[in-house]
Amino acid sequence: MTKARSGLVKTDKGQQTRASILEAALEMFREQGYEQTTMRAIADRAGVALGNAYYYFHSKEHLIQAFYGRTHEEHLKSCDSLLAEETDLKARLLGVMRAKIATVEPYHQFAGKLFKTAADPRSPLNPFSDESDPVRQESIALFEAIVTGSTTRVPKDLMTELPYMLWLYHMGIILFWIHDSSPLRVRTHRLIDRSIDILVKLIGLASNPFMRPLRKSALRLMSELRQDAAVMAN
Amino acid sequence: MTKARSGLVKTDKGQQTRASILEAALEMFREQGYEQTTMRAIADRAGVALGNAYYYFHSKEHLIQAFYGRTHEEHLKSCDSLLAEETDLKARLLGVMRAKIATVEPYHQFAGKLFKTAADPRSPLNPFSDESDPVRQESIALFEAIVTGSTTRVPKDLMTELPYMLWLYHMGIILFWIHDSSPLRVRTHRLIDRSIDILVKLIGLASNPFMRPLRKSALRLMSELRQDAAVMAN
DNA sequence: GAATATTTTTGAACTCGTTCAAAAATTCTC
DNA sequence: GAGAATTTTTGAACGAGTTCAAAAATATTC
Repeated sequence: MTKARSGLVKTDKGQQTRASILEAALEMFREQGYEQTTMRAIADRAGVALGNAYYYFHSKEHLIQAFYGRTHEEHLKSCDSLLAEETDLKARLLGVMRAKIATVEPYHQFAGKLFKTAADPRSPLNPFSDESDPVRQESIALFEAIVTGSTTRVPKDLMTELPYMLWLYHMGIILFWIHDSSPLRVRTHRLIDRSIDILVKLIGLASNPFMRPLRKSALRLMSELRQDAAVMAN
Repeated sequence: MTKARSGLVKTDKGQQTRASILEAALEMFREQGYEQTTMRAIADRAGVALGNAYYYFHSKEHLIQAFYGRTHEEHLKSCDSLLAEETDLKARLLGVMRAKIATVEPYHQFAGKLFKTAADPRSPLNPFSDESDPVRQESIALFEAIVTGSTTRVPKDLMTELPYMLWLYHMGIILFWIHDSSPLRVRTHRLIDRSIDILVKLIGLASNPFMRPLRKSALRLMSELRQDAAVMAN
């Protein structure tokens, strides 16, 4: 599952220690949130010394990245059957987005901090950063699969950018969800329902030959934006 | 200018102390960045004790808010003449956005941290929070003025949401700018040029009677989103 | 203008993330 | 299996944001 990055884990015992620190951290994050949980408490619960936690995780923020990868895996798993069976684009998008929220829900409180650090341009957790590249690529691939596996036909030029655009859209939803404190997250679900409806209509509209010029310039902007994002993240 | 919030400043002397702390802070932020600048150093330069800085600013983050208000004022000022003379919507938008970047440029490094803390749902700096409301309202009003002062006619229903949408757009540009490390911020300027071009075309498109149904549902979503944002920020 | 109330200022103390040199445990080499 | 090399673990120490009770300065009341 969670690979040991950095050449710091050479031993079975090491793996085990690392795992128990991560486990302790995620538990406590869930129970009392990110800020309330101190590194000392994590080390305590894991039964190691403070410094040991820093041997395996360079900083408290780095513990977040583990969480990131883990929920992504879970999300993928929970989308599997839907994507195999359903062929309607709208239904596929809806299903994937709902699954995403469900996966991530236990960490709602903690997610605020996640986003906070992720927003820092210099943070390795920044979704545009090199360190995040693997998860991001997988995530974009997921959105590509959503479209290609559907019955909806999309012009080729749009198709090259659409997955990335959907990924951005999905990030926007997450951002909204983070701020959403409504019971059962009804607001987020309503937003998902309505925005996907519009999104699908827009995809239809943009596919219209009549829209070609506007579509072209928007796509060019999009592609440049994407490149820029890549460069900026070093 | 910067009003003294909280009932903590009752005296002229108090005002003065507060101002010198803020001045010291902004100077040092500009010179060495946000993280490098310690509260102790700020207090030192302002010639007061550490605790005194906390008497006027609840936290280091709160110093950011002052910066926020200040640059907003500067931006308004530098837009004045343009908005009085120019009547073409595209030119007005371009001018305002370029002025925004220019105003904010001296703080580019520091802005990363600004955004970081602003992204936290529980931070008072969150652009959707109550504490940010005054600046946000003024900012949205600016975008309203851009449109109403132009020769472009916009359907009434769209007009009620357009200023907020433009404000959101402008936040997106700022986010890009924060991440932009290109020389002279050329990428950001290119993004502004291109996106405003598309934006104006989209406004034209959305104003087409043919687009009414889609426009209506998008606007309804937008208005709910805005209300939600208001509620979420407590 | 003395007594009282309020506002401002102080600095020591606390917390928590982080670092690091040294100790302990483990693995490798012969 | 002894000794060397490597990996893991420890805990004390440091830095910086923050808190707070008490002192100092200032304003108000009579």
